[in-house]
Amino acid sequence: MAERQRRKPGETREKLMQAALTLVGKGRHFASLGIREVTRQAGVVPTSFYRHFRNMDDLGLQLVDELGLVLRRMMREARANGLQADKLIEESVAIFVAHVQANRSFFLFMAQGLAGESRAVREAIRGEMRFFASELGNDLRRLQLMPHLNDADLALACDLVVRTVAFSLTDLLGVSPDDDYQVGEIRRRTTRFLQMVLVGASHWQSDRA
Amino acid sequence: MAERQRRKPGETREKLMQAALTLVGKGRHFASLGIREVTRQAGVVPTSFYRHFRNMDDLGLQLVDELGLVLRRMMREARANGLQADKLIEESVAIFVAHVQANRSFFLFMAQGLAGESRAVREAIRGEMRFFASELGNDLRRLQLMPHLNDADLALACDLVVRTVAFSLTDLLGVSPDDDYQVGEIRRRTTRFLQMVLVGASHWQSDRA
DNA sequence: CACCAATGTGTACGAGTGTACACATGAGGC
DNA sequence: GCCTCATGTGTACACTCGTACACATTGGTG
Repeated sequence: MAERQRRKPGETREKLMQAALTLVGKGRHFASLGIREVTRQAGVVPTSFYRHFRNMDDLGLQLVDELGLVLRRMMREARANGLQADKLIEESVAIFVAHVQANRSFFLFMAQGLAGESRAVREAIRGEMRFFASELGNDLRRLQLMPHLNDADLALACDLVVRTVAFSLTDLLGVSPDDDYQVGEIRRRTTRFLQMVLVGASHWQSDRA
Repeated sequence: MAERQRRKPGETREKLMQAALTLVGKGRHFASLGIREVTRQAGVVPTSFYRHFRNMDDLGLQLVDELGLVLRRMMREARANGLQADKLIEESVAIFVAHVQANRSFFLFMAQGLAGESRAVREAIRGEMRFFASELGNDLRRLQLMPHLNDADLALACDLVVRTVAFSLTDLLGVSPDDDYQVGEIRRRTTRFLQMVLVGASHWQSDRA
């Protein structure tokens, strides 16, 4: 009974989500997309939309879920990388940039959703960022970096790191993906931002009254 | 000849811009607004729109200009405030929060525009942020804080500060303006972020190889 | 004073929009 | 082998959209 739900992989559903991402990738804002527009891009009749989504917000929410998968894959790759601290930031940023370039539409959607129209989508994206920050905190704990920070201050620093990266995301999405010079510049700048944040974190508390 | 341009203060023009902000304040995304919708909200006939703006993007650009005024007023107030360093961050954040609350729709528009549909609006907002960061740099130089940083690193730190504040903006806009507890929490959190960034900046370079 | 340009209004039209409804089809469970 | 139900299609309707056009008003300039 319940297993029939997923008998067929819902091809049209995928096509609709992909169509929305494609349109976003072409420079449209998710909030300005219409049902007909998305179904047209997907090569599907408008009424099919309702078989899978209640409205555009619903589609947005389901996109956030898939976005989570992309982020998790990125974290896994970053963790599989080297552990020496001096190059850690630089390499993590490089991995981040590479994933953004490879999933541009997804990240475009994420950047738009942060200040988007739907409260549910906004909060879902924020939830993904929180998860990301907490995983980062676990890693830093495990690697024994920042051992002088208590849990709250470590979480604070991780949150700041994630925010900084998220803002760099909007820089990255603002330049052409082929413009290697600009992309490199953003990568270097982001790296220095993170270094500065981590210098702050490592001198934290000892500096406070 | 040229002076006749501003013979009358363009009342309808103001009404249209205000109407767009009102709709944004009601939770709509700027990218999803239409000409008819805005004129309806302004109590004006649709064709009047074209007397003042070529399209919605044009209106957006002119809104960014006014946003600049709001930001400049905010900076002036912050500068008019006390200069003792220990409370400086805390008070500046408080002024920022107060201005956001007082001009919620404007800042909502700004947050949306950062990842918005129009490249021109995106870049105009980024330009405002750059200006803000450079003014901050001037102030820090003048106040002799961070004297050990060269110009490039000072600019880097200021950029990071502005980004952090801009991200807090989206936090602030996500909660009800009447929810004093949440607003206060964001204010405290932002303050600590900035403290951490400035601790990083003040230990910068001495830590680098 | 006459005039002109800027500004606002009313009407109109073709295209696009969300969604309701009835129908087709094909795969699983009985 | 039938029946059912999830999925996809076609048609239809009422509404909104952007924008073109002709017209009214009005304040400053010659």
